[in-house]
Amino acid sequence: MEMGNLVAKVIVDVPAKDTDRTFDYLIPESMRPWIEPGSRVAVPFGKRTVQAFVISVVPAEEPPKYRMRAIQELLDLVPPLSPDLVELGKWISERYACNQIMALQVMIPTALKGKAERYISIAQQHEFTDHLPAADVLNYGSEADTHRAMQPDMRGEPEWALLTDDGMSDPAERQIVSFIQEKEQVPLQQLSRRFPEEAEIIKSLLRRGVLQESQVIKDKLGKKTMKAVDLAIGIEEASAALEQFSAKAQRQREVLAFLLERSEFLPLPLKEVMTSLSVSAATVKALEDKGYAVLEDVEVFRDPYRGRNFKPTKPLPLTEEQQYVYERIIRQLDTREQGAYLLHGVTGSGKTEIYLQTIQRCIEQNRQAIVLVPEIALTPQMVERFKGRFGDQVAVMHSRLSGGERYDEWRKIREGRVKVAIGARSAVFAPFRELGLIIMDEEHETSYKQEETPKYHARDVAVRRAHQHGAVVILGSATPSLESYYAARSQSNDEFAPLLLEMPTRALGNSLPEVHIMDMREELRAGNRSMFSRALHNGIAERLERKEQTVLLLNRRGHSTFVMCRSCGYVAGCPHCDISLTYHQRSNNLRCHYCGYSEPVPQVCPECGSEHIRYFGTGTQRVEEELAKLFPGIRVVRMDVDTTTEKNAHEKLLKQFRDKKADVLLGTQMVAKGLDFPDVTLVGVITADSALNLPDFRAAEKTFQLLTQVAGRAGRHQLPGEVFVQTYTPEHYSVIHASRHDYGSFVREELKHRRNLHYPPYCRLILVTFSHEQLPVLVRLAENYSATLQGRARQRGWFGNMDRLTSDVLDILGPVASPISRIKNRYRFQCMIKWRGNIDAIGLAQQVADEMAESAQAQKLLISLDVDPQMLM
DNA sequence: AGCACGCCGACT
DNA sequence: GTCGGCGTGCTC
Repeated sequence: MEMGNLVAKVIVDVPAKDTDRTFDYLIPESMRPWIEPGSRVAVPFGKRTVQAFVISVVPAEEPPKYRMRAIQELLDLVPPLSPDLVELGKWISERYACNQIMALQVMIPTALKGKAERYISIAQQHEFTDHLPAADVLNYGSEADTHRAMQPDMRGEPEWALLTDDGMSDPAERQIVSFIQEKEQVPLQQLSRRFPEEAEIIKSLLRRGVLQESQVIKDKLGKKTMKAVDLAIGIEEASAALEQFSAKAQRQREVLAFLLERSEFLPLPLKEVMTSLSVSAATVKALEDKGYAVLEDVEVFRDPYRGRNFKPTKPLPLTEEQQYVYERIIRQLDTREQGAYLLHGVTGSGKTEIYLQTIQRCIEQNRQAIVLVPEIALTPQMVERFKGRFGDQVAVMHSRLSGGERYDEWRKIREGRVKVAIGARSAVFAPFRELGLIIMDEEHETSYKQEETPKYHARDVAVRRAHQHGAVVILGSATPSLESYYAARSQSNDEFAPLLLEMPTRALGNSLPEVHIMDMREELRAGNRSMFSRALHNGIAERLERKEQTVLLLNRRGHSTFVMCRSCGYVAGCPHCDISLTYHQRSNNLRCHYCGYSEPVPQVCPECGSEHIRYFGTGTQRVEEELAKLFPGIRVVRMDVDTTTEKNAHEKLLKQFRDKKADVLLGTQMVAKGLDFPDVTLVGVITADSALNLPDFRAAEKTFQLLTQVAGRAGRHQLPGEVFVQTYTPEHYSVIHASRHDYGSFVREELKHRRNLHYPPYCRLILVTFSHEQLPVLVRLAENYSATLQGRARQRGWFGNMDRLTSDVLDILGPVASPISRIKNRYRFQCMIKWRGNIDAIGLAQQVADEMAESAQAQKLLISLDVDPQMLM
């Protein structure tokens, strides 16, 4: 027996609970120098070949406890993950209750998410005798045992060796074999397309060992695709087939009928078919095997990012305030020890210049920096500032990059060709080796929390990563989240608590704009039924006269367009989800953005037959119409989901406004962030309080943040600015404090509420969502979970009452129906866990969920945890 | 997630 | 009987 074998512990790319652990594989001699933690490899797993990540490399146990297979292939010469990212993945999986593979996968570009491709070739005799077993399995036991265990069909003399070409009786067999012989190796898909009727024969040839299958992991590069289903035969043919369909395959029949019904929309997304009919992918595949349907990859989306020239900029002289902050941060940077700062600076206080100069220092230390910005603020303006200062040392990770472009940017980082990465949430995983600085701009933004698994918060990941590297974190905001602010102020014994740095004045010395609150109830009483208060109306008129610019914000949550009948009030809803359908202009149809269901726009109301069907969207269109009526000739740039879906639309519209080709910029939330136009002297918020009535404990905070941000858009340069905020609740503290630019008072008042109602930052939350096809079963199981968890918590001595002043508390509320009570024909209930103290609440919540999923009665129950949820709706 | 195995209901 | 759909279990 050979000594000193090495074994790789890997996490395989199979996102299931059973496989969420390491599996051991032998490292072939030739790969030894290359395999390290973070390597991406292809391994045989059961009957398949799957992608896997190496977690660690250890000496083989002697004697071995079980049969072990070998790594098949090394997929990258440079590991896509570093050891610290592997460790970070483990942390994320525990912190956010997800599979390890999900946590690892989210760190690398999707271009590297390899899938096995299956090839068929002629079996070579010598491969049976030496190649296969030797490469695949290290023989701990007897050779015969291994053969039997590994290749049950290939043991002994291969049958085909007894056959000559002439010995093959079936002409189809000969045809297939010679087809493959010509090309040496044929993708399985291609083969079955060439011989659609001969699936059985191919299977038989494989079984008899004449043909052999190999699987190779192929990266998907470039294009983003999705699986779609199409009819493989003509419509008449399909209709005929439907008539005489085997009664046994009821599900497949349904799928075929569905495809016919929607033949004008073919190919249909596989997901849509699956959810619409509640069938599995296997059913569709069976239909494909029978030759009625085909599954194909359809390109979804592509958007090239073009290189541009950037004006070089030099460091600006710092104000005294900035200088203090700058020095404080670089002192920490120079210690090369982990540190965190909450930089609270009013809009226009010059936070970006602090970022730029601290990055400069970081680069001089030969370390790298990550800059995180909210996706919506990742505008050309922002990129330009960093590219201007650091040139081609900057990589940009933009959501609109195509897969290939994103991959290129990512490679620049991994290969050390750039020093700075700027991007949204996922840029926190930029694979730098020596991180010195992580900056998170607008740290209060909810988009830093990923809503899909893994549901991580980039802020917490950033702090954790900085800790690994001895790096500094800067959290910057004019309106810090209450969580961050509270942590900084209380300077609790939390070692990661940030230090508060304040910049209360604007860098250019101009004052913050004056904010006027307009009580819209009073307007109504005075007979003004327009959507503009008299003061805002006058303000716009003045700006037009003075050739200055105006920004108008329509604060409406939920930026989707739905269809409603004006006669009876019918709203087009998804038949599988408890939600209204969204109108899509491009395809002129209605879609459900939860399950992908789509249908054509109805011409008449399906309920009452009326023709008064109307689209209701963000309402910006109505504001635009009203403006045109009130100010003939006014030039308006409208920015909302309807006008920004096209490529680079964002950029074009903003350029139009900056070049003063428009008087008014009208839009939703997206106009509030980070924009900086010198001639904007008026900002109007048309409905300030539409978010206040939402059932979300952060409603006041969000309103305050939005109003403060948008007010900061006015008068940033020489010209003084003015802000009009229209509201129906002028007495609300979030409106009042925002109008006075008084963050401190707002926070004091808001913290009081949070403390009384037991909400963060005075506790932490875990949202547990249950889903099941049957409502009564769901309710019973959810109640069972709630009771079990509360019981376990008590056993551990964690109090169940938040009012108790003890530190270790876990309280579980609910279950109640989720705000969206049904998605994809599954009912949804949820529980809210509130907890605080030095307890493993996440671990326990996860453990109870796992136990329930295992119990037989809970078979089809799905439980999902959202740790520190942002969206409670 | 796949992919095999095995049970059980509709058909020649 | 047997074909094939659909539940159950396993993957170093």
